[in-house]
Amino acid sequence: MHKYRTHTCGELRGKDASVEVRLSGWVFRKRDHGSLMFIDLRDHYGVTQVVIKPDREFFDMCQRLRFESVITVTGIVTLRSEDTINRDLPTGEIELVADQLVVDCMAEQTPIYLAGDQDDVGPEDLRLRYRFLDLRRSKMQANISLRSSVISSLRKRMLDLGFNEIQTPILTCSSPEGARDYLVPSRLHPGKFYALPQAPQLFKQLLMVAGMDRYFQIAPCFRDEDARADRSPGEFYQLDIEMSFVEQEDVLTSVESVLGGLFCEFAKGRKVDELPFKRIPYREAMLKYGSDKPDLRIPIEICDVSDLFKESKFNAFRSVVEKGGVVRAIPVGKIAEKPRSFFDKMVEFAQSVGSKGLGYLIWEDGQVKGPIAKFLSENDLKQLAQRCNVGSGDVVFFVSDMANEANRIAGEVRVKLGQDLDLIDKNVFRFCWITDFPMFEKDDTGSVIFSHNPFSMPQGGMDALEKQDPLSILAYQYDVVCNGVELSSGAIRNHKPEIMYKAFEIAGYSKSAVEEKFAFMLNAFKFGPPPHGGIAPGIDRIVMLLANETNIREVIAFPMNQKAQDLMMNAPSNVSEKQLRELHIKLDLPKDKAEAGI
RNA sequence: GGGGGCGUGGCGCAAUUGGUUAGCGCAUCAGAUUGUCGAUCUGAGGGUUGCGGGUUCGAGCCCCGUCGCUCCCGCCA
Repeated sequence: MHKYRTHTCGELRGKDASVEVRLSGWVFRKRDHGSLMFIDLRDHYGVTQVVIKPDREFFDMCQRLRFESVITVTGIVTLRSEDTINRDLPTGEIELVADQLVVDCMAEQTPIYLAGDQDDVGPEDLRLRYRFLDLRRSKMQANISLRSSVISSLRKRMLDLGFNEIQTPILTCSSPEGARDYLVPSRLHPGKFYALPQAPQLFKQLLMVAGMDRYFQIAPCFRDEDARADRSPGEFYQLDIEMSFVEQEDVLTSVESVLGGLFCEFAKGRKVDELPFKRIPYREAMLKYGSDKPDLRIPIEICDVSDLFKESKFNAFRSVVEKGGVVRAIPVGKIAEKPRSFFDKMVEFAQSVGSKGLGYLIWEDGQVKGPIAKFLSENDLKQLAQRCNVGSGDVVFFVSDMANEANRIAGEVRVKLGQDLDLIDKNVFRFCWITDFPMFEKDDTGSVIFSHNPFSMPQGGMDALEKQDPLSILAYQYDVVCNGVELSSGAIRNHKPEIMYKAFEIAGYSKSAVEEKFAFMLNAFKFGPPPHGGIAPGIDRIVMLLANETNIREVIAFPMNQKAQDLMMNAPSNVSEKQLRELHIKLDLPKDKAEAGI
């Protein structure tokens, strides 16, 4: 017999009864009855109950066995009597009656408690410091396994579509635009630095120039930017994709088939939107949902009612409209009977996210009530009801501000209503594409800048850049969104140098500045680049959605904390004087950061 | 860089809002217990309330500073 297990802790069933087996695993739980003891033995695959009878010489020793110790038990698989079957356990029909028991490794008391409720976890820094223990929890085992399966499925789906998986460099050069780079000093070239790629963007475009036609990679990306609950600091993985000779619709169709198929595969009973996913132009999304990553599970659509207030007696809104602002209406069905406190709370919420106020009207018993009702004529109310498609029992909330602010606030109120009224179906994955992002926008000082990706192809090409108002030009740029989570951004790339120069000129860059900054790209584009485009869905976020987690660290085996520290490995850390000398690096830290102990 | 929240035995929490010796559950240790399944019962040990200062007769609680964690804004082409 093998020294360790012959079976896993999750596989024995009634049909295995009276077979001699050997199981290895961790002491998960222990129930000591003095002259009879039960040990729940756990491994990656499950839990099996081990019975220790009083006549065994290792009985006393088992009483001293600590949780999370590793043991190997040999014995006969035994059917449990009808009244002792555990229906909650896949192996609950049987138990292993121990004949031999070897303690492979006794564990000390663990700093985090694993035998309790799986949702009752300790503080996150402690979990991260002892991640190897935290990962033993069944939920984490499931999440990390799910991640493995998702990556494997994505890889298969991409290969089936004829994409080539190609590795691109990890040590590359610093890129002038975008996020902060992580720099790596070069020993052979003192004073020079590599940078870790923020994304393989340039390489994948160069692969298209190289004629590789369809590329993908499960690509690590490195950005020295601050974290969020759904954004891991430092590093993350994306399904990096680029395709040649495509129009926008070709990319959308390919990617939605991969994502749609993937989500169906791992949906576990949840519904997934059918293909094709809804396409929503950016401007429409900002109006209807107040966001470029709308959660379409919330059945509320914002509408514009600025014109109806332009003539009204409600000065607060009318004056905003006269100054060029807007009024947005947020209609919600069948909540007229909510108590006053509900409406007060919504007003308070709107103010907390920066609104001056939140108006509302309640259609009830043939009347229209609410704080702003008295300012509106019979005709105003009739038109509002028609525009918002509301009737008796319904409520409409109003936000008024300059367009961008009003959109944002209305969007936040929409989401808050969805949450508080429990309108979000947790058992559905609702996708959409946001398309037609604006190419340019104005910054705070009024200058025209790129609003998203400077390397996207402007819709209308050179003609649009030369003749249109820059702010009206759209880009072939798209995001895919699921349940309010932005999974990915992509674009048809600008592969024509002359259009690049022109686009950068509009954003305030001289020709020489563009040449200096993007020489490598312009150089490659001199030699016949194919038209191409791509996208890069975030793997961590996909797994997060499928695992029904709201924190991205729950689907990463060894994540860093919000301050980009690895609490377990203690990274980043000081390095030795010798290492620095070899690299010709001298530290010059500000006083408050200058700790001794290199 | 800015804002909010949190910090009390190994872990999770409490302390009637400034008042006796800082409690409870889990874990740990000892004892009891032959069908449990997050076993149960009895008992014991374990605390500089993150750190420093201040106010007060008296501070876990109030004030100032500082450190740590977390969420958000900025940032993430």
